[in-house]
Amino acid sequence: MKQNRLESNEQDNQLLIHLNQAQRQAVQNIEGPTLIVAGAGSGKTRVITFRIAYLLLQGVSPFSILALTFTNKAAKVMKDRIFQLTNWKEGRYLWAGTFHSIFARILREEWANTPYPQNFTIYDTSDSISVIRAVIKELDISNKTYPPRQILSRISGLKNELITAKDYQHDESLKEQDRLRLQPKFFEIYRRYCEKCIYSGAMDFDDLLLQTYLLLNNNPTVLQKYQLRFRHIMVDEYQDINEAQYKVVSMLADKFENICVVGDDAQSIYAFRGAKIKYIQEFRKRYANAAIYRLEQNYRSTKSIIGAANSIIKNNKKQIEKTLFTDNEFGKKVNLCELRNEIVEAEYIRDEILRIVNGESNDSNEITNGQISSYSQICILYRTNAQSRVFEEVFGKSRLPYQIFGNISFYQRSEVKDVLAYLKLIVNPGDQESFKRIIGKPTRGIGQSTVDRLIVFANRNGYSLMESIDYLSQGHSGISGSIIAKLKVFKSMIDRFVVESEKLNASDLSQLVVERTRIIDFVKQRAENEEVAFEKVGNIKELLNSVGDFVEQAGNDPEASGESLGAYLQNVALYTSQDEQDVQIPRVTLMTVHLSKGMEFPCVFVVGLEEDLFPSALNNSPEGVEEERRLMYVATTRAEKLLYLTHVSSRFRAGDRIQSFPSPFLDEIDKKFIFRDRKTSFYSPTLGGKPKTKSEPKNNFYYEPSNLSAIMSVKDIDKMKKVEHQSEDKNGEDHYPNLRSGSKVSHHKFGLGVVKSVEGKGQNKKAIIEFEKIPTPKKLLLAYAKIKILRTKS
DNA sequence: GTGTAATGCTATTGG
DNA sequence: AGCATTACAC
Repeated sequence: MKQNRLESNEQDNQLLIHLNQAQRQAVQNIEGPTLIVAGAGSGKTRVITFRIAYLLLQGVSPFSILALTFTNKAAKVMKDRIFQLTNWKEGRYLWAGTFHSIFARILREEWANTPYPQNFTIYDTSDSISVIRAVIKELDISNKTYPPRQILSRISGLKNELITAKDYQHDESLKEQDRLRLQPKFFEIYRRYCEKCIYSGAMDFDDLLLQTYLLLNNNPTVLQKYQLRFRHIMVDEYQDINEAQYKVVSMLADKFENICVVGDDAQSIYAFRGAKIKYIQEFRKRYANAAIYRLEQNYRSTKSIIGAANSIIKNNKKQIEKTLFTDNEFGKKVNLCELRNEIVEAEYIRDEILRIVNGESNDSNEITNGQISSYSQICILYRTNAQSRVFEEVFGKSRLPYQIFGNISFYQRSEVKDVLAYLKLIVNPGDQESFKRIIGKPTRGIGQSTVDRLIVFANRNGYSLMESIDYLSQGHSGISGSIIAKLKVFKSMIDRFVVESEKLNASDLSQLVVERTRIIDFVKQRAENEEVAFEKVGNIKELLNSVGDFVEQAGNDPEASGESLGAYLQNVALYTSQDEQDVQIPRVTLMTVHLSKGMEFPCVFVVGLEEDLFPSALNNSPEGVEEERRLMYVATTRAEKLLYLTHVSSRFRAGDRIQSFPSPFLDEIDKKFIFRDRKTSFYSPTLGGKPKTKSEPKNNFYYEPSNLSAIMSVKDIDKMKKVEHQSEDKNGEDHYPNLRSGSKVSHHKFGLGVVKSVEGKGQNKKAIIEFEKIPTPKKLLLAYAKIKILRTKS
């Protein structure tokens, strides 16, 4: 032990030698509440990482450390680094991750004390919207007075403020607000939304926070368990936490008060998610004895970049006193460029990137240096995701390697979601959204109206959709016997999977599901061409690989929450595009400013710096503008050596080409840090991007005959299959044999009518019927039409 | 009942 | 401009 201690001292020194004084003090202050106010690029991540390593070297058990980070990726990088620093394999046991994933883990472990099953489903935004739509339909109110997205964002805001539906019910002033807002039914929607989620055993993203709060608040023993376990708590990006997160962390830390939070008020950019800067002040109030450290020296950027960033942020009124400085060289001035439109903007940036990477000089601001030589050192930042499109097109044509963060994540692809929905339903048969998603994939003769009836039946009897199927009998639900049989076939397939899930691991089970459901054939058949089909099938196989990887990893990690499918699905629901990044090939990175938080790149382009775009026109309240300014501050401080700020004079937005004006933030930058490249306003690309003329041959391979035939053949096969299908099961059946011209009929939708004529045979037998309520006669396919014959002939 | 075509709607930022 | 829901044909 003594030996160990000596060794440890040596390691301590090794560790501390890499830190400046303020950093070192912050790292060594391991007891009691600690607030680290850390400016951009001041070595914040390093301090957190080293502090944990230091804790471990002081003999603190990794089991007793909780680190809450902004992304799971950041947590993983941190863990790897800690492992390097301490050489302690046990480092793997510390809990590090995002609020959402750590809380999901706690809820999974403590499910018995929650209203949810262990394998609760995590609903993403589109699932939540779908639930809200269902509620609105159920209440028979208009989705115009109650726009689902807006409703969801209000619900989300309430949950983040820890206001449950029950709390809401007793709050007359909130309800009064609803009436003034002309949304008197809002509470009812909120209540039913929560109810439906609970019936489905599903939590939305905000529930992960709210339910964790409720769990700990309602169960003192559970709270105590985690208080005793997490003797040391660290929170990164503290400026971006919301009420729910603040409360949970505070509760957990109440026992030992060994809580260290790190943040920078100037980088608070998530107000729309309920984040408030005030929690930094709350922390100081809650812990009057908190040690406070300021990290104000920036190690990341040149003086010109820091100067520009400081001159922007100083225009914000609400700020904690702090000055960011750097001892780095002055460096190149910040390049400010105006381009004609968004296409030229992308082309200009493409050319500039090529020049930088090839080390060619640019006579205007003498941008040459061998320091930036790889695409991976370059990043393009924009305010909205929609801006990435033009870059994709231009870079794609020029074969400039790039990767986009925050695009549709792999797990959001429809075919992947389909397979995931099967798995979710197996793990949690209560999950209505998953049921609705896959009941028709592949088609099994169960349509919308059947699902609607099933939902009504289930709601009336308090069953889940899956349970309802067992209790269905003809006559009660309005579902016909033949369809009930189909439902039962579906259910018994899922039931078999459930049984098999006890024997098989997640990976084998997933494979079985994909095989037995024939989902691949279905996806192929649905795809518009062979290429798409190939890609989609590839994605499904990739998904299977990912389950396989998870099972393998879980097997190696004794602390993992099991290798179960349920754990996998919860994991995947919280995946972000950052977790998917691929560093194998050097590529230019494109992302929103929000996603860039915490990252750094030698060369950064901040694009679309125009009025109403950046700052966003939708965030124009005084506080909103301050947040946009902080966003601008975050964007500029990502750059180490080179920073470009671009804006265009004309941009295509929301279907219109509009004239654009420079962002007001650009005027705020001290001119001594700026090089305005006047030439760029008449910039024409030097390569590749010639203006498209009609005479030029299109490089569009979709027009190639070989591809055309491929498309045709797929469709032909489709048609053939359909014909086959029809002929084998429906041929020979005679629909409404007694129906003839003159018959009186009634239709469930069109009402009373008289048959004018009957034509065709079997599947194609049609009747032309004149309905009383409808001006033009209807031609109905008798195989599908639901009519009652009132009298065969008058 | 299902698939497709046309229409209608909405439109930051993200876990 | 894109996407989702709806309307209609099969």
